Amino acid sequence: MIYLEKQDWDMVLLDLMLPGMNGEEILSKIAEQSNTPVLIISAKLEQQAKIDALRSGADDYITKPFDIDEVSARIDSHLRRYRRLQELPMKKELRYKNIVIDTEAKKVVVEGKSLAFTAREYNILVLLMSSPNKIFTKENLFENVWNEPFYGDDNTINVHMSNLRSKLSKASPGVEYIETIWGMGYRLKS
Amino acid sequence: MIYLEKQDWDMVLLDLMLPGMNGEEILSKIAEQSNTPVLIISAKLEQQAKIDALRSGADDYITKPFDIDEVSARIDSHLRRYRRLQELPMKKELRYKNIVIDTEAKKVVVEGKSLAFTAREYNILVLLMSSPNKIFTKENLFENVWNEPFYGDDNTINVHMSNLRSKLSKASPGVEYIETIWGMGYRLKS
DNA sequence: CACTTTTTTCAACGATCCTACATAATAATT
DNA sequence: AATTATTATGTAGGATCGTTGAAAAAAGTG
Repeated sequence: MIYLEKQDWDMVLLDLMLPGMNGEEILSKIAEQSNTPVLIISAKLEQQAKIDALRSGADDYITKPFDIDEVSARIDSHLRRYRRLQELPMKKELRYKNIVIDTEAKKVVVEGKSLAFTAREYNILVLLMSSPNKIFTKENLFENVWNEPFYGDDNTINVHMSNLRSKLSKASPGVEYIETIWGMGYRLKS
Repeated sequence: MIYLEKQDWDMVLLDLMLPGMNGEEILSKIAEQSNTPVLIISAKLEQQAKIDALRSGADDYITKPFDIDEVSARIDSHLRRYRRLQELPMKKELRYKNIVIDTEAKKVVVEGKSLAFTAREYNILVLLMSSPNKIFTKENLFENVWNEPFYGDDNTINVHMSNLRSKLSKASPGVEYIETIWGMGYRLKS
């Protein structure tokens, strides 16, 4: 345990049959205190030992006698998984013309300028930009943005579209973003 | 593959011996295109098949006949690892404006002064500071801090936000830390 | 069990946003 | 050109959401 605490390890290979130590205790300490993946190597063949170890924090359990290539492949597999998740806390970004939306930050930038939209407006814009070629009917829009069934037309959507256009064209005059397809719906102008 | 692409799965259990499909191809497609953990279940006992699968993206390889408890424990182990890494790719020290959090000691220092927060307040603050640009919806907050599903709004979160702000501004008057994004959520003020 | 601390609930108020309505504009139809 | 159908826009309640203080409930402590 002294060694384990001294630095951050990428992975721990733990032999449960080490003399003079309780492997199970070590395992649960590591599992509690760190994120380090732990692979157990053990001569214990009993299923229950395996299951207990996996349940108390082990990432894998390999029984002796083991195939060195398999162990190596398993180590690499865990490292791969570990690194991949560490590194990619994805950012999703939508782009269309000079509009950029960072969907994590829910931030809309038009021509370099950050624009403020209401929640409804924002959701409509995201929906349109998620399928730039699709024509969204009012029903589509309503059911996606409002999450409610659509009972025919009031002109709520029209108003939101109007406001969206107005804000967008204030930020970037002369550019048309949203196209009206008469009798059908709306889509981004291509 | 049709089913796989339709939504984000927490995990895929893949039987390599499915009739009419090439399991190896499916595996590498998943591995390339997503972060989903893949556990292989297979009747192939040859070491080389195991090693190949692990090397081409599988997270585990379980051979038939298998012990259902072991499989279950392995599934949980991988899910645990996956979730844990998803949630805390955390630095030991979080900084934002004049706030410094030592996440090991769970100590918050604002403008040199050590501040006392309750557990809830602390967790909320850490979450916000872990992604300073992200807007956290109430659902986000609830599911991360409470670890419970979110059934619509009571105003518990509002109250905690209010208390957080109040404590912070007592320690450092005039600075605004937490921004309300109307109809969307909260985030740190940039 | 009594006491403290923390969390949640409640209520009142203010800020912001949504949508119904009226009216205008535009496109399709005759 | 006139008529009808559809969409656009300005405006004003009313609805929703957020804030805050206080009180109730729950959790933690000795």
